[in-house]
Amino acid sequence: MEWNGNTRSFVPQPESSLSFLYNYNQCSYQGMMEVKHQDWTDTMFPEMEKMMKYGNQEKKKRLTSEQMESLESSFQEEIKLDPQRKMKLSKELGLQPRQIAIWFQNRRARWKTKQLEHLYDSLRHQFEVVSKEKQQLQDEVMKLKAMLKEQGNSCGRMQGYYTEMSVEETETVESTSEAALRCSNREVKGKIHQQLNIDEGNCSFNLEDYNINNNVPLLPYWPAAVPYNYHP
DNA sequence: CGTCTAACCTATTCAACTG
DNA sequence: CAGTTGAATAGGTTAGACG
Repeated sequence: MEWNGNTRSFVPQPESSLSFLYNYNQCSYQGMMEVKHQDWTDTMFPEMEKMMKYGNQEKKKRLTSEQMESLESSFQEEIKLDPQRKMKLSKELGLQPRQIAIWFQNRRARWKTKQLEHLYDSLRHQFEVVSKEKQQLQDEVMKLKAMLKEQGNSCGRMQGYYTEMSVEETETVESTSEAALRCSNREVKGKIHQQLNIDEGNCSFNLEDYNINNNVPLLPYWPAAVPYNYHP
C-alpha cells in the first residue's frame, strides 16, 4: 500500500481488481467514510489477511523529521484531533488522514505514559517528605518523653504530680504529632485524587491547561515544547 | 430503547533503527 | 544482534445519531 510514496512490507500490493480493498485510506482522504482494516479482512477475507500479513514486498517507513515536527507542534497546541485539523494536516504533510489519527493516538498514549511516570516520581517524593516528617515527630516525642521521665525522677516530692502530668503531656504531644501526620496524609491523598482525576481517557484540554491547573507540575522534565523523542 | 457508526482507548505486533 | 522505538493493527468501550 502506498503511504505518501512509502510502503509497508506486510501489506503487499494487491491485484489491480482488488486494489479498492487496499485503498480504503485513499477513499477517506477523498472525503469518503473510513473503513476499518479489520472489518474487511477478518470478516470477509481471511485468506487475504494471511497474504497481507506474510507478504514481504513493501517496507514500513518512518515519518520524515518535517512531518514529525509539524505533527508534534500540532499536538502541543491540542492533544485531541478534530476532523478539520486532521484533514488540514493530511493535506499539508501528504499523509493519509488515518495516519494522522494513528499518530495522534500513539502520541497520546506516549504522553499518558510519561505523565504517569512523572506522577509516580512526584508521589514518591511527597511520600519521602512525609516519612521524614513522621520520623522527626516521632524522635521529638521520644525526646520529650525522656525529658519528662528525667524530671519525674529528680523531683521526688512532686513525683506523683509529674507522673500524672507526663501521661497527659505525652498524650497531647502524641495526638498533636498524629494530627500533623493525618493532615500531611490528607494533603497527599488530595493531590493523588486531584491528579488521577485529570485524565481517565477523556481529556479535552491541552498541555498548557494541564500545567496551569495543577499545583504539582507533572511536566518539569518533559515540557510541552520538548518533543517526545528528544533525548539530550 | 436497540442498533449503527465513528472515534477513542489499551495492548500488541513487527519493521526500522541503534549501540 | 539484542534492545528500543514508533507506525500500525486488534479488539474493546463510548457517545451520538437515527429509526
